[in-house]
Amino acid sequence: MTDEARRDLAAMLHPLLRSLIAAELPVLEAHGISMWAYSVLLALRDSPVRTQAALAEAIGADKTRIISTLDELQDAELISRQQDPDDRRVRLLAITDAGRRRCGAVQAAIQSNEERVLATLPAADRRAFLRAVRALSCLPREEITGARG
Amino acid sequence: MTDEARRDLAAMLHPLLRSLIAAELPVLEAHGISMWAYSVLLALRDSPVRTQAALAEAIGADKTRIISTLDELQDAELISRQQDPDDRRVRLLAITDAGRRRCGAVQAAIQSNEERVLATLPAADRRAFLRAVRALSCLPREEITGARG
DNA sequence: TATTGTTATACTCTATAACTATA
DNA sequence: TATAGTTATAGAGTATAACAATA
Repeated sequence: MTDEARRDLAAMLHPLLRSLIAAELPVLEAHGISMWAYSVLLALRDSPVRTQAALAEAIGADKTRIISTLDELQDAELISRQQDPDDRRVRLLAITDAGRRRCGAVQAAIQSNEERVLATLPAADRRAFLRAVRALSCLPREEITGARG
Repeated sequence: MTDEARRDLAAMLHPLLRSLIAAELPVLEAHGISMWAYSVLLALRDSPVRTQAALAEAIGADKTRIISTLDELQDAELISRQQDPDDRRVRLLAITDAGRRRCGAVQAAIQSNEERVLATLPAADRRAFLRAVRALSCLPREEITGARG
């Protein structure tokens, strides 16, 4: 290998992610939503999904785990949730204007902090880092786990 | 800002780390140790610590959380754990030769898989990515959370 | 009978607080 | 009284399975 000896990638990413999450929590609390709720808003804003099951899969959660989150978001009128007339088993989900605003406000605050952290890197490394993270985070899980397929 | 609009860093790192951990689990199971045990072995190998409390802090765990792990590692003779004659409250911890071998075998397997994943990146991006991850993972948590201090 | 969403149950993890033995 | 290690308890989070409505 051309890279020098190194610690495990996962072992380095773990504390970094934990710190980034610790930075997010007060922001989320200030805006009155949970991490799961924020995750749901982002997913509904960026890539509309039809069913709750599809949404759960999109954010890597169990379908039973997001129900209370959806209840809260609906109560707060940050999402709409209507029975599909074409298939009355399905609840059609959509982010509302208020949800879009809330999501944007939270994201702006979170990204502002992340910019501050990323600013500690040299500009070229920062760009390459973000390129790499985007590329790696798009890989299907099986490609990372090396699952036979 | 000079970087184009982007998703949250944490939101991208989260599924990536989950997949990396999913890739580690079968390796750890094949070698008969848990994630916490591996974490302990790495810590004892790379930066010897004196007390259990210091070890716990080094790996970001609670001191009560690693005790069963230490019990298992000691039973498997992968670590030694002796009462300090100078302060009999303290248990002196050290990795054994067997522990070092086990740790090395696990790390080789994990890093081999990570190399395969990293190989999907252009060489220059890969190097910059690893530099950036090393730098960011070394930042003190307060610098990432922006805690007043 | 298969599927969507929901609820209920059990299980795992984690955090907190007590306890012991030393100092 | 303070500290290192341990154990016990309780709480949060998660997964599994059962359930109701609809297809």
